[in-house]
Amino acid sequence: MANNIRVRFAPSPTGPLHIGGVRTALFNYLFAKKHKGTFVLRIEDTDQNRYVEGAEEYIKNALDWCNIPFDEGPGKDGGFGPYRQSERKHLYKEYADQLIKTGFAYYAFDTAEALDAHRKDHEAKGKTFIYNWHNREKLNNSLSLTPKEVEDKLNSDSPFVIRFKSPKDEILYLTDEIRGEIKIDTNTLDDKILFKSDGMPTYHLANIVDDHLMEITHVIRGEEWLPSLALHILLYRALGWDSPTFAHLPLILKPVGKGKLSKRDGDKMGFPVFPLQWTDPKTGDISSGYKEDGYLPEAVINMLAFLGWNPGTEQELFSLKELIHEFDLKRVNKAGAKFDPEKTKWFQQQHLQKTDSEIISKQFETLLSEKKISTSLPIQTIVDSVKERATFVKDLWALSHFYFLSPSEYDEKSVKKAWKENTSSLMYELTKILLDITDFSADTISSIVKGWITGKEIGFGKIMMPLRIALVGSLQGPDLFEIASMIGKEETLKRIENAIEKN
RNA sequence: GGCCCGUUCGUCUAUCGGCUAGGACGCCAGGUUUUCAUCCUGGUAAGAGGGGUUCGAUUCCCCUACGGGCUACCA
Repeated sequence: MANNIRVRFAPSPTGPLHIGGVRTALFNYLFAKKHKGTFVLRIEDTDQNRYVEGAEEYIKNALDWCNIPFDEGPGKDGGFGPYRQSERKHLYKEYADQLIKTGFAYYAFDTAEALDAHRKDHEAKGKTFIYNWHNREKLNNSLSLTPKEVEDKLNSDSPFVIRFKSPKDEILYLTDEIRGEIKIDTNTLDDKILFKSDGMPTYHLANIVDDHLMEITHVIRGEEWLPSLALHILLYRALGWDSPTFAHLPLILKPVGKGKLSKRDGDKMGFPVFPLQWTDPKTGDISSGYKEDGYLPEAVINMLAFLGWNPGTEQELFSLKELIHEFDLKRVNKAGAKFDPEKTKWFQQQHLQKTDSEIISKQFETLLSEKKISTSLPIQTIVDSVKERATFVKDLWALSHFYFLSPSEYDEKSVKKAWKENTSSLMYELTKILLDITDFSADTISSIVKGWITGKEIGFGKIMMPLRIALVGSLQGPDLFEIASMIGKEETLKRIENAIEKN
């Protein structure tokens, strides 16, 4: 592929970026990096009514957290700025005017109410109202009015919009990188509004103008834009520009039921749909984020990459670097994919296991200090002993608390199962054995205690299980002798005595 | 309603006409761990339906059904 590949992610700052948006950003990023190209972030804020405070910041932070930063964008000019459409406002009118001049667009003065009435009227007759050559001559626009009338309207304060004049009787053959050829009859196309009465362009115009001016070579976006493709191609043609290559990504669907994944699904089923936590500036509602829930960005990225794409091999665990290397638009699926929170957890678990335990230890230390636990024990050794059982760093506490704290209570079921009539006296005997051990290493304790049990000719469970209860509080955890050695002789004996007392 | 896109195990998916339809998640069973989890091994389970084309269709074409998206002076 040629060099100078330029792609863009163009979200609207109307709220937090949801994982579908992150996936679109990711695929753009992967494609750009694969081809040594440029990943542009453009903020599409042409609708001032929907602007949400903090949304743009959120988008940038989310991309940063995911490790898919943009090369060009707001605050990072690469010579194609500004990157907020609100700051590019002055650019668009010129092109709208050009389209009017060349006859590809026209002024329209219809009120929303009038159009609504027409739609209702058509519907009542079982017909579909389309604002194109079928109807435009009968409507209130510069094609039906006399030049004088148009002039007067434009000079007065009455609001107007600019509409694209979609062609009659033409079959368009569009190409999508993922879907192949798409055939569209222009007679089904609407004369879309390009320029709004508030002086701002609509998405359609701004998008084409900016993609052209920013020299975007590949437009990779969600499938919800597929119906607009014909209009966009027509706009490029009318403006006399080459159009970029298009690729429409399949949608991410609800885990159960029908439709697109939404914030509500996450709330209902208890999983985040946003990369970062988000507090709604108006309502104060908090939506959970993958980061705050303890997910690693590597895991989230890996999971998202596999929603609609696969490498064609049986490898499923990928680093970002590997994803860049393997990514190919040709291997993106056509069909929408249901989101699976369970598999997301699996990705997280796998990536946590791959993470260096030094890094995990650091995070765990932070968690310990939050819990006001101070200890002289070697954290990394402890992390290594329980890491393989964890999915999240926060799981580490539940898996290792007994290293730091003596059991405050004993799991009832475990006690019932393992603490029998003569257990207390056996435990008492054990303390005497342990007391005599000078080298309190796991190996030594193990061989001495095992030897003692063998000599007594009783089952190992008779000793090991209650000992575990004494040291841990329940019947779980890593090797018992390792635990005993780690907490030391004094603490071990204390815990056994405690257990004898309480059971 | 109209237009567009799609359809392989419950879910994510592999298969570029030859298939005993492969992998992963989940679930189930067994093993390891004298505990629990991890881990290992095995099992469960799929080509929406109907027509073509072909020696042969999951794979190509058509129809139907179903799913999804769009249908705003929102993106």
